[in-house]
Amino acid sequence: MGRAVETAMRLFHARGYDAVGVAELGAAFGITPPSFYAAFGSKAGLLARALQRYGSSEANVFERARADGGSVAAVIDRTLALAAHLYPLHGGIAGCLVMDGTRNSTDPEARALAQAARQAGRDAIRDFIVTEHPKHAEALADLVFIAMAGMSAAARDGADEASLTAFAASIGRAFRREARRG
Amino acid sequence: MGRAVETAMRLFHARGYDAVGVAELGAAFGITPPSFYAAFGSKAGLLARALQRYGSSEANVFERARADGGSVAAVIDRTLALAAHLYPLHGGIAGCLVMDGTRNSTDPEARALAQAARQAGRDAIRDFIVTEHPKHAEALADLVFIAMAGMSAAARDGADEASLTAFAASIGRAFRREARRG
DNA sequence: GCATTAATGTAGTGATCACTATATATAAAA
DNA sequence: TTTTATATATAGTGATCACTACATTAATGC
Repeated sequence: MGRAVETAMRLFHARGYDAVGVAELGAAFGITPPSFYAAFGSKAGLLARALQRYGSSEANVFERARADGGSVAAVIDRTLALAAHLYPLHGGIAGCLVMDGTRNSTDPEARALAQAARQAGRDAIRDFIVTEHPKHAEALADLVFIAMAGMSAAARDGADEASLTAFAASIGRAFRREARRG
Repeated sequence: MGRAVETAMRLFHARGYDAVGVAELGAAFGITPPSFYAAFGSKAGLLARALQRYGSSEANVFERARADGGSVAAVIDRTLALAAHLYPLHGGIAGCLVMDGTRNSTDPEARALAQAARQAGRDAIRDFIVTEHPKHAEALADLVFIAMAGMSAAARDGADEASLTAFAASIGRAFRREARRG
């Protein structure tokens, strides 16, 4: 079952939530639709599990960067660098599942699940930044988070690691300068 | 017919290409499917027209900013500021049609059309930047374009004008600093 | 061995998808 | 008037969507 969630995570990530059907998911797991609904309740229920798995995987670049310690600026630098390394197309998968997995989905439940995951991710970054930069935490969190949204979108549109890494470095420098601003 | 293309442009922009069906488009124009196909050839044919219209509308923030003249940095500042003003949700429409209108679409033709429009937009920005900053034109174009992709995504996820304007200003300052870098 | 419960597959629910064959109505040409 | 050409609507193509009613099989309890 853990393998099934991981498979679903990859399929949703690669092609987007709406583009992957329940029949295809079941076939990938080796189960038929009734077993699918017994196990996950609904397609959105499986997405919830997949998003959870994603957040506790190496795809959570902020948590990985924070684990190595250092100043806020250093952690943000590593977060952006990890995203630039992870986001380009590898094995049919590009960008960030949380950022883009339900973009343009017709299912309100799926969109709400991803929105909640995004909110949690942004809040974690803001709560970390506020420890050193209490006055500018919101604006600095927006700088990082909107930049990462752009990196995810660009990666899904074919951007390579070199371009994203250069962009990440520019945003890292911008972060330090904005943090110094009165 | 011009009205029809504009209506389609708004629908594709608001909900994404795949989420708007041919039947709904026809109903919005007051025509039935056979007339739809006589007029546009295919759903993707209508998207091509809608993208063209979008590019020659006020939504083309770079062309609007360039029309007012000034230095490259000043034009980039205005481009980003216009995007920050235009992208937040208004009348059910948020972000940029070119950036996000075909995100996660299952139709390769639709994705290719939007990709071509993005490429044209990025090339226009790069060709403008190169006139003052020939050494860093590619990296600077990436900085602006990836930032705008992030603004579009953030707007579609509910970001307000104040947040996007603050982000745009930060990127504008980053642009000036990166342009000065050896 | 037999009865009961749980899990699974077959098949199908109605809905919507992009797209089209065909018939009808209208308008222009003879 | 009669013929020809154009435009439109009706209706339906097969496919796929998330989801489920039902039948069948497998496993359990006694």
